[in-house]
Amino acid sequence: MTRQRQLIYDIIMAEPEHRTAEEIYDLARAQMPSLARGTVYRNLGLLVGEGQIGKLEMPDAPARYDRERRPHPHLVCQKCGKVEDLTMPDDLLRPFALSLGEDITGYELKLYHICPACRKRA
Amino acid sequence: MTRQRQLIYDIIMAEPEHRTAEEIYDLARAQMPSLARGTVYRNLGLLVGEGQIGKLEMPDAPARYDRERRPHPHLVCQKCGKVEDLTMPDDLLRPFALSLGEDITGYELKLYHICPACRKRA
DNA sequence: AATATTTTAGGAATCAATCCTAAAAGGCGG
DNA sequence: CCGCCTTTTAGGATTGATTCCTAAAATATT
Repeated sequence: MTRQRQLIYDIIMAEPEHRTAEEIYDLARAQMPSLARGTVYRNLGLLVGEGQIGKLEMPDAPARYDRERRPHPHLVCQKCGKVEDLTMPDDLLRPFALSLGEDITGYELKLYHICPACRKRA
Repeated sequence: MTRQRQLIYDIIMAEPEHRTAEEIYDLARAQMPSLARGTVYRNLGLLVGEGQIGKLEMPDAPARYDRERRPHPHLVCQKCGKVEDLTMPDDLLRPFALSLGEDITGYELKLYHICPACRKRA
């Protein structure tokens, strides 16, 4: 594990925020100004591939990264894109997935709302 | 509604396939060779905005468009990206959404698998 | 038909993400 | 610590989906 990679990993693990690659790049460069954008993207990809972190594709917005790697639903603000982790009621989807008679390899559940901050702002 | 827009709309409504903008562009150009790519994207955006069609963001792949506009889950092949509509068991998510005590404005549920065609190919 | 409005074609521009290459950093046996 | 081999990086070019721009064309209005 290189210094660059450790730094990127630490930034993600430090807080529950679901940051974009660009945000991570900015935060990392505050500590390591020579860090290249490509290095951030490559290491994020590697970490996701190893299952160390999670990746969240966002509609019409850059992907966000998640320190919690177990699959879980997300609550997404439609205005500002802010993401919160949700706890899935025990196996809500399992029976549904099984009923399909298919090998479901994973799922992705997003619930959309307008977050309190954006609601106030409006 | 212009000829261009009608054509794009008809292509989406003609089949249950969830096509990408590029696929729609190609299909449309077979009938109207002067059609511009930008026109396809703009009209797709307008149709989505009006709620006439649905848009499905795909991980690491171009968005796909859906003639079924009521919210419903999707079964997505992780290899080829092919998408099928699923029927949600009556209100599976409603109690969960309500339990959040938030105004949930929408949801998105994708189940991933490897489609039969890709499984055979492997 | 003349004028005002909207939409289009075509191509340039944007933006997230990936790829390329030479240089730098890490191993590692000795 | 030293040379050799492999991996990773910096920096910038490139890609690919999508958006934006502008003059011309289509459409609607009068």
